[in-house]
Amino acid sequence: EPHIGHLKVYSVGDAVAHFHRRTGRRVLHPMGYDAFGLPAENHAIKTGQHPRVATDAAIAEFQRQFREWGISIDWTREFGTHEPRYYRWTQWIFLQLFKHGLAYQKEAAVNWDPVEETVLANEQVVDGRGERSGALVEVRQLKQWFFRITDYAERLLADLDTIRWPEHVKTMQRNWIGRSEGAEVVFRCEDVGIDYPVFTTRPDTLFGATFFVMAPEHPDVLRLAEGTEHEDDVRAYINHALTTDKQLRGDVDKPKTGVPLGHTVTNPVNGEQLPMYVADYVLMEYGTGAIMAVPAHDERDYAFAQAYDLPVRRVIEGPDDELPYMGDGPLVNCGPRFDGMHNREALGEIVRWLEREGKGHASVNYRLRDWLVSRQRYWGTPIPIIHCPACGAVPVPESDLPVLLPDVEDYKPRGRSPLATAADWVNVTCPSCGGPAQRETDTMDTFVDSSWYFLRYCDANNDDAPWDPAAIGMWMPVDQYIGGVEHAILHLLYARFFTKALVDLGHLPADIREPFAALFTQGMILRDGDKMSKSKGNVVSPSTIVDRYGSDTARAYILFIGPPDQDADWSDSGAEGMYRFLGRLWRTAAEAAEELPDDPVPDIDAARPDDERLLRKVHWAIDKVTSDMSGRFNFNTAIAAVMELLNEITPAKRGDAAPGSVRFAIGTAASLLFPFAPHTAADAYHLLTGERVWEQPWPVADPAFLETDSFELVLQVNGKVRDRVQAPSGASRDELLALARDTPRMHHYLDGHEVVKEIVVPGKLVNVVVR
RNA sequence: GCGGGCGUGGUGGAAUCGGUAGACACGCCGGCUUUAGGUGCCGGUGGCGCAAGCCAUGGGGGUUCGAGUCCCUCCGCCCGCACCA
Repeated sequence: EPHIGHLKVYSVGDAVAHFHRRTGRRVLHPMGYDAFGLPAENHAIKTGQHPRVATDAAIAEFQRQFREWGISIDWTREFGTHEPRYYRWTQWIFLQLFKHGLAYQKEAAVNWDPVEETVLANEQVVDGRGERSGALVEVRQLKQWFFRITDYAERLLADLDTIRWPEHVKTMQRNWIGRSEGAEVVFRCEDVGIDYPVFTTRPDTLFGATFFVMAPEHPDVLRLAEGTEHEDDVRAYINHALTTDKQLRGDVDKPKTGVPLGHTVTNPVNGEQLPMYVADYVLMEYGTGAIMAVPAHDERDYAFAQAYDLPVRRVIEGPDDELPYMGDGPLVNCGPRFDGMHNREALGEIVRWLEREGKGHASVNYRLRDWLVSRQRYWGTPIPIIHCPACGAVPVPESDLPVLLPDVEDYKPRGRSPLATAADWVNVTCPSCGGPAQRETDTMDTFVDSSWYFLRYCDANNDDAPWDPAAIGMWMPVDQYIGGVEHAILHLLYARFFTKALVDLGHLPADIREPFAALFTQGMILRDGDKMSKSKGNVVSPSTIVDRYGSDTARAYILFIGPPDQDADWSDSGAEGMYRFLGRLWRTAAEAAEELPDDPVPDIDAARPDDERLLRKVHWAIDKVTSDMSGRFNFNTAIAAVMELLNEITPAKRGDAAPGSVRFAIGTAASLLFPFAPHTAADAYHLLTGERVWEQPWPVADPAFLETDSFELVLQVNGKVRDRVQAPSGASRDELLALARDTPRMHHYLDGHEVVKEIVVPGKLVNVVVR
């Protein structure tokens, strides 16, 4: 069911869409449903009902409420990602990536729930425990499908500079990609004759390395220990490390543990033999899964050295004797060649020396890992691959797409995908050799579905291709993307990767680099300063609000409550204030339509004072709302401007203004309010003019009414406001000074004092500095 | 620990380029309409002070004729990442 966050995001989006339409742009404002995934699947496991039933019911409810809210969607382009006409092309994209080596299979550590006997998706692991069983999740090695997003790490990082996104989202993506510059350095184990490269950001500390550590998952660890006195210890340590839940193992404050491997490696810079260890503070996923340990200049290595009584050798001088020391300084204990050299300078020198000696090279490492896309789950897009004993992984021919999701009896995963039970579906002939073969039974991560839907919107009903490149060329990139910050990393990174990969493969126009030229992340609606949640019992649903106040009040209030990128507290009395305002606007329009003759609007030269004052306010409001909507999302101040305008239209304020002026003012107020409260505004406008406001161009402010022939001059003495006086707009500096010095109040403050300085800000103020 | 953001009346917020702090709204107070309540309409509302005036944008300091806005420093809150070598 839609929640209040949906109401907010579509209130923002619809305001933007309406505004741009009426300024003459063609606007594509689509709607779709990211329908595969866990909610419908869990419902199916519980009830035995096909997930399609729950999904369709949810979609129907969304559609009902979207129509009730009156958001201006192009419904001809609507789709759900679970429909074969859509996922056919998700599969097609998978095949393109597969063909070019961007989709591949490899053994990987995945989350295993020992109670449910099933693999879990990452999002089902909460605080290291299985979502439903509550059991500590283990790590298992299984063959999985990946997308090679790491190939795009550099471009995903660099192109962030080309898009208009909130800085904090860009920062989160930069941190997630995690680029580190350093060097790969080779440490050789002479006992077994194998070179072990390590990645380090600190090659300047190479001379301080006193031991060498490998991750428990490192494939060579057991082999190295075999036949040594440490074999049993190592085996036990690995078992323990692999069965400890990830959360616990990753705790920074956990004491360092590890066991020796019974071998040494050679430090390439000085030939020293460094003892080898296995320790769980080294991660297999980052770098090479092995590190050189420099306890004098790294906190973790230092803690490990302390725990196991290993030598600590300082190689960078610091202000005191304290270790570990992470700062900069001149090298010591590094031999005559480097001693005394500043460590930042030595860093490059040592890398160049390693390169000459063939013992290492400059290197860049990323935190980003390849995207694991296979899920042992039912409710997702089937992976279009056939496994043949003779030919290996064979792509399903494009002409056979879509690979339809088969019906099964039991939706619960039992260590393998529920699809594996659909024998008729699984067993096929190999498209390559014609021999017996089996379908891939994993489905795709739902983030795959949502990584290209914006492309499909451009050509949603194309049955022959995922899209016509001409349609993509016309609409892409998305001019304005709107969503929650919770998508800052996963979805927004995956979509960028897809777009770049599809351009590279020639399926998208070459000049497209990014999917979303501008991004807006809206803040949450809170209740009493808290997130709304069922457990707190403080949820306000859109349907409750809309039933009570109507959709215009709900939409306009959510936009009026504050800047839309900030979190905001829902207030019933605040919403009532918006309800009163909309009612006042409508009644004012209805009364004017009935009582005031439809006279022409007076010209600026012919306008009487009351007309002029009212018309100036109208054009001020047009100017204010237009600038608040142009490139900015200042809906709150835009709506406030319309409120100010309506306050000027009250009988007491408008005085003797002509009927034509009053009608024009009310009609303009309705026209300006239309993007935020479309039903009320359109009806008010129609009552008054007989026209459809959405067919009217956006109002344009008349400069003649924006310029004023006088202004309020602020008079300051020593920076404090002491008086105000009307001054002619074009007045010179001297004229303004003369005005400033001659008011009774200014005389009071100036007489008898020595004037030190006079500052004049034309059109604004005069500040007289006295002693 | 690293990175990002925020702090203004009783409340949500406004102040777009260093130039009138508090627009607009909620709430509250008073009045009119009403048998009454609600609705509607009108007026008031940062604090202190009889007033002149003074004080006020998390605290302290600085730059400037002038600081909510720029700089330094401290405090508090929120978000993201975190044994990433």
